[in-house]
Amino acid sequence: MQQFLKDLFPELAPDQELIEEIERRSSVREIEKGTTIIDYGSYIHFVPLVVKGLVKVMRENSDGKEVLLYFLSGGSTCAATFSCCMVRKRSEVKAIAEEDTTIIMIPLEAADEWMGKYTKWRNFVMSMYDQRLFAMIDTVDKLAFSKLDEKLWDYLTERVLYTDNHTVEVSHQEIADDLNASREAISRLLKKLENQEKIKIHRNKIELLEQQVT
Amino acid sequence: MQQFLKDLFPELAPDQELIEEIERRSSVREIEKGTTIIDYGSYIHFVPLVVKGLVKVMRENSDGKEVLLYFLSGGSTCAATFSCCMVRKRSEVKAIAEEDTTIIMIPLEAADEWMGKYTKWRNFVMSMYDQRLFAMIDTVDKLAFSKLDEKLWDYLTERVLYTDNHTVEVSHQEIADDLNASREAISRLLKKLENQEKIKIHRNKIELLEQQVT
DNA sequence: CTCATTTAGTGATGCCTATCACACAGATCT
DNA sequence: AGATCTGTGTGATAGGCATCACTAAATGAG
Repeated sequence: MQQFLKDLFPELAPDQELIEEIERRSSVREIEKGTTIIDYGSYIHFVPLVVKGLVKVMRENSDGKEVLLYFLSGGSTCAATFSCCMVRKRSEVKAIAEEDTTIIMIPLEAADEWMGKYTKWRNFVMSMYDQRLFAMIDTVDKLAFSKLDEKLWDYLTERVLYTDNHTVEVSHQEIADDLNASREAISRLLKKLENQEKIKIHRNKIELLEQQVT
Repeated sequence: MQQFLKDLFPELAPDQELIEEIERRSSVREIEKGTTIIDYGSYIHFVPLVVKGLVKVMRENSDGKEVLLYFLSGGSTCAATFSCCMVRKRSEVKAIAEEDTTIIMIPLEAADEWMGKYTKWRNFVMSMYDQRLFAMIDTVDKLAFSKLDEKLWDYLTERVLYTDNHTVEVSHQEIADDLNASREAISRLLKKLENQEKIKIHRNKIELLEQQVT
């Protein structure tokens, strides 16, 4: 586990004492694709660091519709969750494993205590907030300016990064939900991408063609 | 100034030593409406706490278009700026005073030093990040689901909170820019709101009618 | 007071996408 | 093999908003 940590969270690595403390006090959890890791309204007793896989973080708005906020992949953690922990409030977001995922679970008390004790930890947490903030800015940017076809292509290329065979396993409906669009529109645009030979459509599965993955 | 601080930042108030330290090491700056407080690419040597007024924070995307991120009013600070300070990077955002504004400027070194020294300060900074993150989530939500008329109404009601005479001083073009819409569309929708007797349109000025400000 | 500049109002046109309404095909079950 | 789902393909329709092309007020500068 020390190697995990050092590879994925290089900011923490220099502080051997911290690394050992993390190892001593946290546990590793393997999560199967599709599992809900955190749900709305639940209390959270641990800070999750994503080691491997892909986690989708989203939020339900007042009308009950869900907005995709961002994806978390290896080497990152969810700032929104972190803040929930810190102020002991219920989660405002939902996190789902979109691929088989491994996380390190750090008990709340430890995460809290380390804030005062380890500068490296504090900076790590700050930089995670920072990264999420900028991920959100990107999301805003896309929503504000991109048309659906562009959003779709971005979505596919981002997701394919976290699979091994250039293939994203989703239905058109799921994509539509993530992009706040209608299934029909997604289907039609996918067909267009297929005609452009950028992707191959299979049932429940989109394959990005080689030359495009550069 | 101690009173300012205690009123606007109640989280900090209990720590008298911190309050005194802030007073000793920071300065107050009065900013005229329209002034650019922070610009893209500039280095920032102080953390600004907004005491009074309204500050618009935005970002330029790769195509040179600007996205409105959020407004800051009394009692808040800009997380994006804060993180710029902390890692000594150039600003990725631009901040403009939309009303006459007063800020407390805290030197970078002090803000940094206090992170280790004062729990209250640390929690304050964390909660500011948290608040900005959720402001961004709201922005995303509106972009994803609201139609232009709703966005416009939200925009007006939010902005009118920070003026005294139920009047927002903006041109249709400015609103259009902030909402990523066309001026014509904004003009037409404003006219509709005027017909519904929710607002009164003046040149460079929108007046929200009494009964609506509840 | 006039002319130039900003700011606003209005119609016409067209694109994008939501929505409705089905047809169809692969998967799964019985 | 037939019946039932679930995921897709397709056309028709309609609404929202961008864009273009002007006109018309309001303001400011000389």
